[in-house]
Amino acid sequence: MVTASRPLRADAARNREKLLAAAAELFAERGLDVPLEHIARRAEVSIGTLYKHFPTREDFASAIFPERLGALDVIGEKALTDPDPWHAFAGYLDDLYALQAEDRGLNDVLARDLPNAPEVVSACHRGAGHAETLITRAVEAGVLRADYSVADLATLTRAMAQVIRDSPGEWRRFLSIYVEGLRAT
Amino acid sequence: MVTASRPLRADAARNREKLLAAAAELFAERGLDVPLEHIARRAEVSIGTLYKHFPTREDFASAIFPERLGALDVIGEKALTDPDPWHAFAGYLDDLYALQAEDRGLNDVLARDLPNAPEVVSACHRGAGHAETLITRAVEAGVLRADYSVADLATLTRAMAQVIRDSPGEWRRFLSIYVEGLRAT
DNA sequence: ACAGAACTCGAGGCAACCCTCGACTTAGCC
DNA sequence: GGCTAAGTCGAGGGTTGCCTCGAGTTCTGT
Repeated sequence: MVTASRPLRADAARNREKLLAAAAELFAERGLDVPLEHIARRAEVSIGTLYKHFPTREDFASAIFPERLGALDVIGEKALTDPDPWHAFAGYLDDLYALQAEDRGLNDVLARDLPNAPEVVSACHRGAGHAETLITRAVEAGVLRADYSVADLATLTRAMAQVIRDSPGEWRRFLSIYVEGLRAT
Repeated sequence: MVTASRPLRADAARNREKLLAAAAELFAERGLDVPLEHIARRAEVSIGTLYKHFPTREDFASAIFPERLGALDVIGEKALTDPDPWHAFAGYLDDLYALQAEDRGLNDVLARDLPNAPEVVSACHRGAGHAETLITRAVEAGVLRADYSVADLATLTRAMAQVIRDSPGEWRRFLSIYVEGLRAT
């Protein structure tokens, strides 16, 4: 049921934008679990208004992250143009976690399920598609261990989320050790 | 100031034991952050009594984990008797994380600081000492990459804590990939 | 300029968890 | 058995965060 809802009133549209901006900032700074009251305060809007526009936290996530997850497509496609399958794969991982390291909210999004934010989920799926291709290419070129899978990448992503949170200066070193372990023997 | 406090009254001693047992169970099942009320309930003791015996959560940790961390010494010493430096080191990691995987509370303890539980901290330091020796041995034998350090192991431990929480069936595979990346080139 | 729909506001109820304190109970010594 | 220090109890106050709803305000079409 595609209800073509009529446009928002001008003041409401303005508030919606203020809320989105505040949420985007606070998610990036403090993570997905920042209290909704803080978002309302930063947006200079009451908590009731916040709930009017975004009844759940997932509604914020749905409005904010799909766009940001577009970056996954960008780095995926960039990697696919790299002729060296190993370099493409390793570079993809580096870009991916650099993205995570910059945005605490994105880090959280990639590390947990958001069952009620289908657009977020599907953006992640698209990302996984790229990753799958990169993995297959590298395996077929004989440079990546043959049993590697997207599931392993999901595990890695959650581990990296933790490393990034705890020791933001160490993630690249940690990743490079892991990646070294992935070369085909 | 070593106050040789007089022995507890019999009923108090009994309650203390019940609290410890309940806390040990619940920490292992649910992690370090289990509500103190739950511990009191499982111990069949009131919340006030709980606070009488253990004024802070760290007091529980201090009473429970140092003993359990003795296992670190055991696996450390076991590894030191292994004549193959690589096998010793890799086996140590496997034993360590197997321990973590069995006890959610221990997993939490090893993944965060507990500044107010000095005995826990010092048990961890002892463990780190063993690890240091194993690392040095393996580096000198030329089987472990020369720049590896205990600090890297701390990072790994926090990453493993996360992997164990999220996907308890995957940690061994994840670890083996990482460890593969650690071999000297 | 007015009516009415759309929107905003924030006090306040709910829930989880923390911790305290004073009234009651009991173990253990005489 | 009785006294008292030691121990137990749990109601209740504090905090943080979630969410609702009815009264008040403002936008907008006519």
